[in-house]
Amino acid sequence: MEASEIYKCIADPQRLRILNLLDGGSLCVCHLQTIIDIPQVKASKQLAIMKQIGLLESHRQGTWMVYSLAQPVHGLLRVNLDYLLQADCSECNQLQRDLVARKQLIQQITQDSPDCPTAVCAPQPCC
Amino acid sequence: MEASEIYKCIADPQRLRILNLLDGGSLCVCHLQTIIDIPQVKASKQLAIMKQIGLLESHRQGTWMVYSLAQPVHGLLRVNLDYLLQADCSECNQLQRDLVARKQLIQQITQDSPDCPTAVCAPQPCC
DNA sequence: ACAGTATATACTAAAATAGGTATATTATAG
DNA sequence: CTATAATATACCTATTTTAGTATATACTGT
Repeated sequence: MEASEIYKCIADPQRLRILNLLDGGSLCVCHLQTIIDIPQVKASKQLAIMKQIGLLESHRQGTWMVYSLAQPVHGLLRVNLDYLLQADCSECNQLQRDLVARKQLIQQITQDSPDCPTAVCAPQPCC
Repeated sequence: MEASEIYKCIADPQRLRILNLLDGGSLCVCHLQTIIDIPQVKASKQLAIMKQIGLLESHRQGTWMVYSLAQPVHGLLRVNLDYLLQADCSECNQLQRDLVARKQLIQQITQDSPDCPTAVCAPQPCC
């Protein structure tokens, strides 16, 4: 995986937000759509781009596709996610807000649908 | 300066090489051309892009334009240059080779033209 | 087999980026 | 004032990236 490929990914604010969200644990496409507020087709395409270069992995869970960061997380991505989360800039603040939104969404899912598949929000079991 | 602007800069291998070279000290356009082996117009354009968003500064020294990293170096850039220099990937190795080439070029200039302006290769005085 | 949900892909139009040639600008040397 | 060197800009073309609509696929429940 070339450094420039990774940079091209995180140079797009939406892709960066996705990577940051998945760094908090796996999510399915619909969760990402909800939190980032993008149309389904766009989420799906961005995910495909990052999966293609090997940053993401996915597995099917019923009708859902659960995406996660490919392990181990590439050092260059690790360094940047860590930096941005502790930095103070408009894009950085967005990443922090996204993690809060992620937490809330997971809580909500846990309450509303106690029957939803276990692996969806691993490693933080949500339902 | 937005994070995504910085990422767009370093997502281009040539721009990344320029930033890395300038991190070693100021250089004029012709030096960058020589080391990276790109046409003048391209070097000039890449530099203009990075100057525009505030990553670079420049000052004139006779007919030469001397470029340097804007100080203080943006934390996000700092983190990435540091990471790439100690990492092992094809692009990272190129950055290391560039620094060697830079050193050699500066030595050569020092020998060949002892009358060339002092500030050109600051902070490592070359001539 | 059928309907519904979640996701992916194909296709197309629009926008942004890159690359090259020619020309302009700025400064120096004579 | 002229010629030359270094650099910047304008302009055009080619390529890549983005965005949207429509359609296809995969799975589930009935």
